[in-house]
Amino acid sequence: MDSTDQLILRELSRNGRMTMKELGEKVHLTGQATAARVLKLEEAGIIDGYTIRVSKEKLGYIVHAFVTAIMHEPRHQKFLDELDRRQDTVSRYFKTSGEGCYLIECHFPTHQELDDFLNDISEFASYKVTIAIQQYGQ
Amino acid sequence: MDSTDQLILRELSRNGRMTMKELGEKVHLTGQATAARVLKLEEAGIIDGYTIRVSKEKLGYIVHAFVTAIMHEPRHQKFLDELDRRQDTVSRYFKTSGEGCYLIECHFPTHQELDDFLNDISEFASYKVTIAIQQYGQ
DNA sequence: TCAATTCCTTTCATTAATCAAGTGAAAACG
DNA sequence: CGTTTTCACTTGATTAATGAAAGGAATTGA
Repeated sequence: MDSTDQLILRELSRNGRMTMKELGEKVHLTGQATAARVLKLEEAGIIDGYTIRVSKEKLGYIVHAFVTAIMHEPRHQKFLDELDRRQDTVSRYFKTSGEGCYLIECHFPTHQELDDFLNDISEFASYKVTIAIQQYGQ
Repeated sequence: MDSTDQLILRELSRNGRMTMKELGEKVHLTGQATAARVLKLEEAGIIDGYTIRVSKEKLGYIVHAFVTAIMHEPRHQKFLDELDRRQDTVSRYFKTSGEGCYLIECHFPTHQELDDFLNDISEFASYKVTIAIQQYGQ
């Protein structure tokens, strides 16, 4: 991990579909040398994969919420199954220490759907909801 | 946005560097037809860009924290500047309604660095810290 | 019924990725 | 100190993907 590798990570973060030739020009290497470095970063697990940023807003999911769940019971599996079943709304979730047991990042088309979600999980957990009004970074 | 477009989004989320030919095979179209659909999704802003997943852990940032900031004063600019200055640790932050004013997702090499960060922001805000122990999804 | 439009395929030229050598500099070792 | 190994890179040849153009089928609307 030298400064060239850091630059590669920064450029690929900005455009992960850049050609190796183009990326090579940015870091002053040939496409072949650049591809070799990228392969190493992949093999080291530093580059964990390539994705797209999907605009949830453009897809009509305009409610962006973070739900902190505080579990009622020690058995969490049915709760986690519910989260996995809702892949359309639940984009990521974390087991946490601190306030709650889980922090769930989710997107909904309307507040009604958020309400439905909260009703569903209230079987397993109490919750606190934080609504994201504006996102910065990334 | 038909089912083919949805499949395209799913496949590109899994591998954003897939060739159009390969993606076309997944969605039963030629590479050219697939590329045309992808271009439309880009122009509609649904595909907001291409990125890499960078493993913060592999880079030595093993502490993953969500910091809820409750501002002392109405002027937030100096606080936001501080967050922007810390691009190495602050990956995203949100203006929120709910518990706090801002929710900050950040990564640190050690708890010491987290402590330094908290000391820095305590000038502007009180805070609550939630540590992510395990991530699911994405 | 007849354009106009959309969405796709096919074909071909262009461009990029990949593979195989080959070079040079630094590191490892007798 | 000299030799060899290793590493990161470049160059050149081959293979694959992309982009542009042309054309065909299905859909829409006057």
